[in-house]
Amino acid sequence: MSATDIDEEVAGLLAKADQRYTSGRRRLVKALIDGGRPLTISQIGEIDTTLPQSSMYRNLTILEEAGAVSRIVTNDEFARYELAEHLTGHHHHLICNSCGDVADFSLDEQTEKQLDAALSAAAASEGFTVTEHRLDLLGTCSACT
Amino acid sequence: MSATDIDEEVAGLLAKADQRYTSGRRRLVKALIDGGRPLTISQIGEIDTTLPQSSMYRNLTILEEAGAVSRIVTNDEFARYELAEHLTGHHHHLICNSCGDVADFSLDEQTEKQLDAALSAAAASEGFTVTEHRLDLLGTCSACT
DNA sequence: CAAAATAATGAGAATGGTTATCACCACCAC
DNA sequence: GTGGTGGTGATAACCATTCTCATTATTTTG
Repeated sequence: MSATDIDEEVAGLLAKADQRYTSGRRRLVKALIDGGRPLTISQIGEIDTTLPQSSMYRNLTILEEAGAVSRIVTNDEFARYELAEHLTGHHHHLICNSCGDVADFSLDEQTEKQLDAALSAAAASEGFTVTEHRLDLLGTCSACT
Repeated sequence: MSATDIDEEVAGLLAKADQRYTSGRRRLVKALIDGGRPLTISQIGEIDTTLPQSSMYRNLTILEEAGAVSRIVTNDEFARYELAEHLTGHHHHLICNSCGDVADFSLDEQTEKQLDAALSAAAASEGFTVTEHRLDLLGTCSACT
């Protein structure tokens, strides 16, 4: 999905949520596209130095409620934000224990499908209804090796 | 692993870390065993009402550093604590979007093995060294259905 | 068995990421 | 343009967690 497509998609999601797609929100989305991985508030602030912190927090929450962004909590003290999966495709996270940074990766479709089947079965036997799964790998990223 | 075995194991881990296995720490471990799932500070406080909050935080940190407990962050604002995997066995989490509570579940060994292979391969191609994986299912628990 | 040394405790203060507040500004409708 | 509604951003407030420190418990030493 191209940056333009994402922009349009986000515009639609915000419209559906009765929210405007203001210039601040556009810059926020652009920063998330440019980052290409889950970013902390301060990382977003480094990419676009004109965004005030309080507006970042407020607008990320609004974008999340509109379904355009998802909030990710790992182990360190900062939350991270990335574009929602239906804009970027289903993927998982590589979490570096050394620098804390998070990168995306995907499994091939077959593995993903098998996994989904096994998960639904396991969850069903506990009376749990699955809406989503989340898979993270912890270890050391290439930059920290 | 029985409660007594766990207790002994924890005792050994604390000894190795030059820490005492005091009565407060024993009660903390007992509460985690009794809970049988990842617990927030306030849930632990409900199970054992004699534990002061500041001591819970301090001792859970010490138990975590000793490798007896692991700290889990989901989506809500509270961290959760459970016994480390080598005391309870490898498992995953069912996270309820409605009540926030977390339960444990396991995959059969074969699925787990296949998954591990697929994950290592995917991570290696990104230059990432995996030490651990984490798999959570989000949805609705039986109590909230 | 003291008595000194060392570690643990727990109540309260401090920290810091995040959220709420509010005066001001921007944009759309009529 | 004028009124109204929604957005902005600096700042204050919030609250889970961490830190502090005087007190208490435990271990070590003489």
